[in-house]
Formats: sequence, structure tokens, C-alpha cells
Amino acid sequence: MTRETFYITTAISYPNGRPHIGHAYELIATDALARFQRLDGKDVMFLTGTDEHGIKMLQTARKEGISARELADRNAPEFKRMAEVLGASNDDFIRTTEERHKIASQAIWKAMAENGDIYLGSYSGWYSVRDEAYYGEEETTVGEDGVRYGPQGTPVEWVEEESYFFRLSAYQSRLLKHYEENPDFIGPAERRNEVISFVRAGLRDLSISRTTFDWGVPVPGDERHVMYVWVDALTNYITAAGYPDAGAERWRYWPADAHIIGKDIVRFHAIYWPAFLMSAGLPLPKRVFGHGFLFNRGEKMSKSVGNVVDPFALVEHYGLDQVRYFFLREVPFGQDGSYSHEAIVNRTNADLANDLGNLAQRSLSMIAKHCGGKVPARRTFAEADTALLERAETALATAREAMARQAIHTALGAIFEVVSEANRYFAAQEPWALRKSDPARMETVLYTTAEVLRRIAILCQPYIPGSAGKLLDLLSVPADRRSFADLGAAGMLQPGTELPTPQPVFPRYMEPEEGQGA
RNA sequence: GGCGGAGUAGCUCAGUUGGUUAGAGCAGCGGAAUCAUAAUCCGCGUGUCGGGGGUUCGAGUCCCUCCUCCGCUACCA
Repeated sequence: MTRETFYITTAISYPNGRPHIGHAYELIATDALARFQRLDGKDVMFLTGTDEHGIKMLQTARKEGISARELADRNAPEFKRMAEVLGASNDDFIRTTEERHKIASQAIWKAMAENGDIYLGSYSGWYSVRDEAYYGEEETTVGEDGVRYGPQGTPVEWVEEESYFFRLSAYQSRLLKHYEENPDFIGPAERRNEVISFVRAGLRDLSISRTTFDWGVPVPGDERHVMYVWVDALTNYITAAGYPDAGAERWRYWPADAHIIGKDIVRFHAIYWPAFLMSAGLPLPKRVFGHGFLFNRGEKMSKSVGNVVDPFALVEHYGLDQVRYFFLREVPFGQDGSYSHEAIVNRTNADLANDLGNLAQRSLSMIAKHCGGKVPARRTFAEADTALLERAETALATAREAMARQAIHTALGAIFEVVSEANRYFAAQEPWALRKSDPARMETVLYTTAEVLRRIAILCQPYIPGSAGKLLDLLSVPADRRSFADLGAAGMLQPGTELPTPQPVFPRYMEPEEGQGA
């Protein structure tokens, strides 16, 4: 029997600089979504990568006195390294400068051309390099410095060039129909509204080639042109699935189940991309989800303010799972979020070290001391025992529903509800008192606690894979018995199983004696 | 200007189709306990639910209006 496939992607990062916290955030969240589906038995493909063409790469390279390719070759590995440092479980890392991507991009171009959607025209206007957009004369203003600026406040220059156009205007009603018939195509709902009102306002044909530079994928049949960077960038999602080879091993993953992107590029993914795919006769992704931005103490990161936070430093300072947990739990996915040293310390100490870590430590220590370091025997379960264990299964159901709509914070909330409940259970049962009054009952209580920890750890794997794995190791849970299918009765701990000496899983963050925090 | 979203306890937020004394977490205060990573458990909130008006037996939850913030979008001097 073939398993259900699940294909999920991040946006590909533009490597004209080093990875920043926004890249890290998107990757962590997408990784959690991918891991969840894997644990839930799906055949998952998770893709991330870098988007290396376009004039901005060229300009940054020029400024540094190197070629665009050298810049890409220098920075792309940093993004790859970030994926490793963040514990991302991506199955592939695509670079748009790869040969397979050139083949795919040219193939989709040809498919769109054969469908009659590409025509040669010319474009002249005020072009903003930074915005990568043309503006009408009336949209620009000449500043006091004599420089002409676009509506976004970026300098523009007069550009006149021959350009291929994509007949986007022809797709207006088909797109609207698609949004109508597939209400979950765009998430969250606010983004969907924005897209629909934009499309309703009317779509103009899109300029999709450039002749003013050559850092891009050549247009098939007319190599004076390179493709507009977004045509080539969006195509990465099918390149990695083997396009244009319909017989490719990975083609079974297409269409993607979810493109996870920042809210700033929703338009490209929810309008242009489906239009390109319709034109090329390919199925559309099932969902495009735009997450929010992160702010440092409520302020947008910027180099001038000096509050840019390096994801590598963050992981180094707080620990990988602490960083993952904080962003996934603290920020409602889809909304903007804020982070600060205090918030990270509070959240991770309270939830990970105090609630979960300490519960594991106190119960496993008792087992080590009073049960011979083996999974204790269990007698008849009391109502409190079964009730607690069932909470974990309820949490899985809640998490599953939440993760299907990218409500990662809701899923984590449900899981940590079980942790709280387990602490209440442990305090109410007082196994330390039972040790003298009713040792048999103590064993059952400790068994129940260990078992609920097993379930919690299984549920935590998508979010804090390293620590969850460590906890499962402490419970001697075999590596092949850690999926969601093993969550319930089928995978329960076997009394008598030898357990390793308990060790703290989540170190408590202690403020350095002196010096400033991160 | 148009469209959309938001404004609820010190902080971050939940609040189904309107219905008993508006909730959670964190922080704070008091207590219990001592198995544990000074962790845990219990108790404690007089919040104008942005302002005003309205519908209703009853509104945080519906309608109108105003204010503030944010997003998308279209423009104008």
C-alpha cells in the first residue's frame, strides 16, 4: 500500500546577504510541519533552498567586487549550514543556479508559450531595482536631491527594453474561481481577502523577461533575454519534484500540499504562480500560507538600529530546541511576533525546564532510586491514571487538526496542557508519600507518569526533536517505536525495561553573573 | 479614498451560531509540599471587554458612528 504523500516547501531565500532570523523562523516552522506529517505516517518531501538570480544579486556582487556566481557560491552554503544548525529535516536543498533548475524553468516557459500565454512586447518606464518593479511616471517624485523616487521611496531609473509578457490578464476569472472553490488555498484568511481584492481590481500582463543583464535563466529560443527572477524562482518547487520529467521518482509529490512563505510574497505565490501553472497545464498547490514577521522588542530589525539578530548566535546562546520552541509556541503562526531575551528565557524556563524537564527529572529519579532503574510494575489503573493518559491522545487529535491549518502554536499549546496536567497529577498522587504507605500504588503512579512522558515526548518531536529524542532515550523507547501510531496503548512502556540513569533534558537558563544578555 | 484586520487583566493572548458571577499562560502576592533543574501544587484579579449610541428580556459577542494601530490597494495635491 502506498502512503499518502505530503510535499511542503519554504520560500527559497535570496542569498545576497547572510541568513537572518526571518529565514530561520520560516525554516523552523516548516520543519515542524514536515516532521509532524512524517510522524503521522505520511510520505513527506520537504524542500528549501536559495533563489540566486536577479539583478539584486548582481548589484551586491558588483559592490563587493566579485561575480554574482561567486556571491551565490559564498552565501548559499551559509543557508545550507543554517538548515543544519536549526535541525531542519529538509529532503533537498535547491539552488536556482543548478542545471536541473534551468531545465525546469525553460520547460515551464515553453509550456506557457505553447499555450499562447507569452508574447514579445516592450516595456519602458521608471524601474526601481530595489522594488524590482516598474512605476508609472505619475507614481514617482523627484526628491530634493534631484533623484527620482518610486512610491516606496526607492530610487528609480528610466529603463526601456524589449520584454516578453505573460498574459496574466487572461487568468483573472479562473483565479477568482479557484479561490472561490478552494477556500483553503490561501491562508491565513486576511491574506486571502487581500489577494482576492487585488485580483478583482484587475490584472495586467506581467513582464517576465529582462535584457539589461544576463544573470538568470536564458529564455528558450531567445537568449538575449533572461527570465524575470520570479518566474525562475517559483519554478523551484516543481524542479525539485523532477519537472519536466513526469516519470520522475519525485513527481508523485506534486502538487505541493503547502508553500510556507512570508506575508510579503503572498501575491507571487497566490496569483502569479497558480496562473503560470494553469498556463503550463500543471496542477496547483493545495495551500499557500503567509506567516508574519518577527520583531526585536517590537521593533523591525534593521542594520542601522543595530538590533539584527543572527540565528546562529541565538542557537548558540539559548540552545536549538529552546529557540525552536520559543518561536513556535510564542508566536501565533500567521501573525507578526516579537522576541526578546526576557521573553525567550521566561518561556523556555517555564515550559521546558520547569514544567516538562523537571517533571521528567523528578519522576525518573524516583524510578531510578525506588524501582531499581526499571520501568515500574503497574497494577490496576485508577481513574486518574487513565484520565491522564487519555489526555495525550486527545492532544494528538487537537494537534493534528491544528497542524493541518498551520496553527503550530495551538498544537503546542494542546501538548503542553498535558504537561501541566501531568504535574498536577504527580503532585496530587504524592508518590513520595506512597513509598511508605502503599509502595504498589507508588509504582503504578510512577509508571503512569513515565508513560505519559513517553506520549508527550512523542508529540514533542516535531517541535523540539533533539530534546524529545533524548527524553525518549531516557525512557528506553526504541527508535522505531516513536511515531504517532505508537502513541497509545500499542506502544506502552513495558514494565521491567531497563532505563538509563536519568539526566536533565532541558537545562535551566541562568543569567550570566555579569555582562549583558543576548 | 476603497477593502480587510486589530483594539479584552501589568505583559502575551482565548473568547463557538448573543445568555448564568468575562477566561488562560506569564509576571506579582500568600500558602502547602519536599520526589525534583530554588523546580511543583493550591489560593488571590473592583479588567469602563478602544469611546459613544442603538437593537434585545439579555451584547465582549449583532447594527450605526467616532478614535487609534496594522495590512493590502487606488489616488491626490
